[in-house]
Amino acid sequence: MVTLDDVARRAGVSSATASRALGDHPHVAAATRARVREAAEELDYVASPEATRLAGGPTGRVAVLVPHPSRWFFGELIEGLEESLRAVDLDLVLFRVGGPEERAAFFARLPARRKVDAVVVLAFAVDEAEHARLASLGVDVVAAGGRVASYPSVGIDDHLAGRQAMDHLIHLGHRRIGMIAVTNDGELAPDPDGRTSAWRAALADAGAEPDDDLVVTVPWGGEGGADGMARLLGLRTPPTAVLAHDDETALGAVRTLRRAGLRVPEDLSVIGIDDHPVAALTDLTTVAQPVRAQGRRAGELVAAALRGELRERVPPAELLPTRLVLRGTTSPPGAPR
Amino acid sequence: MVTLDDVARRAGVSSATASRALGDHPHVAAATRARVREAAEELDYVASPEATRLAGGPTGRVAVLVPHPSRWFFGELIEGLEESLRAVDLDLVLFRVGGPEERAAFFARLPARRKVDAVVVLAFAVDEAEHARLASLGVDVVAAGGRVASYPSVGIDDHLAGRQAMDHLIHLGHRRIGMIAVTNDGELAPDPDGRTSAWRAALADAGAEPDDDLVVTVPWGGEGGADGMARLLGLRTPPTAVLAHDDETALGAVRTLRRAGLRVPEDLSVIGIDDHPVAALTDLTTVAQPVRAQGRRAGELVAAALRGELRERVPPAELLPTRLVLRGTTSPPGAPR
DNA sequence: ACGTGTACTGGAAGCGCTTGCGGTGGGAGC
DNA sequence: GCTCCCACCGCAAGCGCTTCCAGTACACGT
Repeated sequence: MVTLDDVARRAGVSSATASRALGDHPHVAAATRARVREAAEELDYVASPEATRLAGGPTGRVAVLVPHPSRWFFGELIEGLEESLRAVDLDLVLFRVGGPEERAAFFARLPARRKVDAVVVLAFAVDEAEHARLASLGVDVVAAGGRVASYPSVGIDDHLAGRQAMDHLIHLGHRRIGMIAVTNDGELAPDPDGRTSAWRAALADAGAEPDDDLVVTVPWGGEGGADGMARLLGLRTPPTAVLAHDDETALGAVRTLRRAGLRVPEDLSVIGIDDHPVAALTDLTTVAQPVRAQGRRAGELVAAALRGELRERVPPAELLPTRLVLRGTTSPPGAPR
Repeated sequence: MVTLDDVARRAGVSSATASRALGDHPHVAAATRARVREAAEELDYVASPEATRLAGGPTGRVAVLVPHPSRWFFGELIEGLEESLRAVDLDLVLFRVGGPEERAAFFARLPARRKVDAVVVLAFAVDEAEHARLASLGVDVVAAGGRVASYPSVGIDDHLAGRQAMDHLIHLGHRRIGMIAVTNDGELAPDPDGRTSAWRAALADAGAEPDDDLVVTVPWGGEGGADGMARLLGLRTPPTAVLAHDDETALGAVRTLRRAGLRVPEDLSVIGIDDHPVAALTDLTTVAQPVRAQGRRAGELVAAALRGELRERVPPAELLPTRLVLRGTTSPPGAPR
């Protein structure tokens, strides 16, 4: 195994100088730095992260807390994050904090303790106690995919996204619009009110009285969406259009409609949020959000935090733009069959 | 920060003894061991992983090489893997090796060097040169989601899965069956011939001449599937059923059919492989494979390898069972409309 | 020509843990 | 009762790096 001493020897300097040269410290002659760099290159040197860390350096690792790696949304986030972390030579260590038990286990044991320089929280709300535990790690924390007050974060404006979807439906002429909201592992989404409040506000602005019977809350996922739609169909006066919390939920809703013999969008319009790849395949109208970009940006925030640039104050949440994507699951109410 | 010395002092022994006591080494009196344990407990002691490793222990980390974290298949694999690695207290470090450049970059720089105890390769074929580079890491390697000869691996029998799908179509009475094969980043899937060879074998066994015009190869994904289907529809005699490499490809095929005004399954049957969650939402007939279990099992293999149990010989590839899932996109050919 | 900086560089002390080696004491064997 | 053994335990040497504290060598200013 090639060590720093090997590099130093080859460059004809002490290991102290070699360390400084490689670490971009000041007070190292440019020529020396170059020589050391070259030696390191030639020997294919890689610092031992353990030794570096033991001696007081950073670990070069960042922990990513993700509820459900297998879901598209998180996968995209992870992919973007890895991309920008890799660019600054940081390794991504994954920690699943899915169900309540796993989550509790993580915060109780803090397996990331003493192992990372920063933590990225993906799309879940951190409560008071958890916030304290995270703080006990003594590292920077960044949130992505959902706002968490008190941390630098990247996300979308959920209210605006919901509003874009609602305004589209309202513009088409719908006034009796249903909303399928979701819970995650029994918890509300990070921005619990965002999309639902958009539903309410849009209706109010259109002069329609928001009818709370039209809001159903289901567990996240296609089956939940299917269920939610069934509940809406069971109302005395079902809606003529439905805003689903996300595309997968929307797809579930569409399945229920089809099974009930109803046509989409002729009999009932459905719109989702996300622009999941299957939305394009199933011709689902939706509001697109740039998920991978959120991940990428979060990685950049981590890098900035590690450079100490975010030390002064928590910067305001960064909100990336969303946009309506018109496809085939929405049309004016009572459209000709 | 509480160190081993603190624990030792409190227990009234030397740090050497404390280390041995905590590490379950022999030659430590039971009473002493208990006293040290208690002291550690009281002080809420956690060994510094860096120091432990520096002093000769393992890193407690495993690298996972994944082409596309955002795709369902890989996400599931990662989720299962994380689960079983966490169980044995191993951390998962993610490395993306998506496109050709990223992949080349990874193998050229080997960012995982000196950082992990083992490497897990997710669903991609490792060529000769890459195999050599991986070997230069000097760590155990395990493959999941696709067989890579020369490494312990977990996966499914692609030929069998394809065969299950084909046999279903043939049993329904189809004889002119199309196949949509895929490439990944320009490369063939890990088991390039598995599913396609099943198509060929099944037809031959059914006494139907496999017509190579009926096999189209497209880039992975829904759009690829849509495209492939279009090509099949352009044949002088289109197939009456289609086997898609996977569910997402199948969904793309279905979209093309719908847009062409054809009904599924009345006019044309479609079957996929995977049992992706959207398959249930879109009523797609498919062959289910246990993806998360593959990830979990891969984690167990890693643990076994680290215990030195796989040192002797590479165990044969483990193949997990697949099963046909009947839904609404397949029916006998020329079924009554 | 001499003092005073300034810019680099080297020596050496750890960081917290594991482990080889040597030392100690009490029990078994005679 | 006296070896001899062996179970236990402590000492100290690292593991590979960072960084404080000096030390060296010039370049200036006067």
